[in-house]
Amino acid sequence: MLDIQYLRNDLDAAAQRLASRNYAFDKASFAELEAQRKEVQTRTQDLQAKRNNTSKQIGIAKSKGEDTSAILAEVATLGDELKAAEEQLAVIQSQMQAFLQNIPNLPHESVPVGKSEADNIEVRKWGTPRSFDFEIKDHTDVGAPLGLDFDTGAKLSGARFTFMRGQIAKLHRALAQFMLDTQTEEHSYIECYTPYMVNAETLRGTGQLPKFEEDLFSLDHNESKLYLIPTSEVTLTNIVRDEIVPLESLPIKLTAHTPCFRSEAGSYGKDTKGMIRQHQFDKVEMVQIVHPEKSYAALEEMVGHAEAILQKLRLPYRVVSLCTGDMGFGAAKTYDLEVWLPAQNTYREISSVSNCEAFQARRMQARFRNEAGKPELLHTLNGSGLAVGRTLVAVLENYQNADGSVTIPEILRPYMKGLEQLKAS
RNA sequence: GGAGAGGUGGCAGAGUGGUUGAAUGUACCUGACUCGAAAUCAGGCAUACACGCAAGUGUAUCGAGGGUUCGAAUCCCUCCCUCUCCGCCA
Repeated sequence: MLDIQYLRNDLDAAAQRLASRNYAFDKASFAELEAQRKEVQTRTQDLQAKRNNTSKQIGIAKSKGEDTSAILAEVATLGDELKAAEEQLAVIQSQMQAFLQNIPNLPHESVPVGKSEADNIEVRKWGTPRSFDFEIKDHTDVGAPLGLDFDTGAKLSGARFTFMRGQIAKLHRALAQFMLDTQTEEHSYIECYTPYMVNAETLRGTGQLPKFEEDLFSLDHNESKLYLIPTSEVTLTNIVRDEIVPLESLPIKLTAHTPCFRSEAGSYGKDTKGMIRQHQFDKVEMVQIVHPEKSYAALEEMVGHAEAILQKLRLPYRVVSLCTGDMGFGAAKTYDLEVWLPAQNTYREISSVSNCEAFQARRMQARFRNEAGKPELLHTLNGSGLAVGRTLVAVLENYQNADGSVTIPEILRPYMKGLEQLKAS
């Protein structure tokens, strides 16, 4: 959510910055709503003040044993008028709230301006794609003999679900363990275990609701509705919702390995083959909750924490700075890490690291007590470190051998009881 | 699932319709005393929002929402959460 004061004071600048990310800010509606709000709120508060004042006088008069019928007659009509004003104000405020909740974050000035993915800027590349002296297979063909089974996934649940058995299931687990160990032991994140189902309030906090309900899976349980988390950014970030944390506790660095559930509405026909785009996938997430002045330093640091995983796995990748048109709803700046997939002969997203500045914090009312002792909004950042399923894809494709086996990256071998290769049994 | 108890400021804890945003204690901040500290004394100490150039004024908030009333922390209804006991259960 944006700062409404900023919108009031600098409407044109805000609209212009939002236009760069393909968001058409409706200035006329906002101005109209704001004018109504001002009039009705002022009137409501005046009426409330009058009521409070009168009631107080009745109290005083009664305690003195005086007659109050004159004052009572005077306020007889006040009630209806006040009630009408309050109701009108509530309607306007919820309209304003809905309006604000649907505005995306302002892009940071360093973000390249662009319309789509094609305008993203490559920041750096790491590693050299391996050259193969045999006909390479994609991960579905490499994985099938090793226990990667989409047919069974489809039988149990439908399209976009995977079933893994044997060594490949174990490799998947090894990847997650390795990532979690690296983020906790080398980058000092605190390991967390979080709920996989959350309420609507939590999703509003990080910005998935109200705008992106169709991307989520939900469950009806008795009277209450819960949603499956689309990422543990949701649970890790919301721990500070409605909190004022002490300055000394910053930065808060959290990580968790959780499944993520996404309906992938609107991506029909995209990546239908294989496990690139699934309804359920595992991810190791990093979240930092920081002092506003430190958030851009933290962003760079977190990109490094995600890169460390790919480097240790010796997987070639590139770092991309997303342009204004390609960034997610809550992000002020985002870097994507794209891993080399030889079968697709291209780099594919495997991690996304974003600084949301105060966008989520304002929705969550997540604050810290600043140097002056005053509450101030925090900045929140999140990033994948990494998406486990896609990392498995990258390992299968990059480490495949002519005989159909897959070499296990050295860093993972301790997690595989020293096993060096995956082979069909 | 059944029975009961409870949710008030950072914490503890008063408050069952009227000058209550809320006693008191504690924590914290400032000042006095002191060489300094402790103790003691005095004062301060919630958040959000609106109007205003500002000083300031006002509004809202006692788990959440609704109701009764001129007036609700206090009465009524619904919901949420926590705790205790019983049952079931990984």
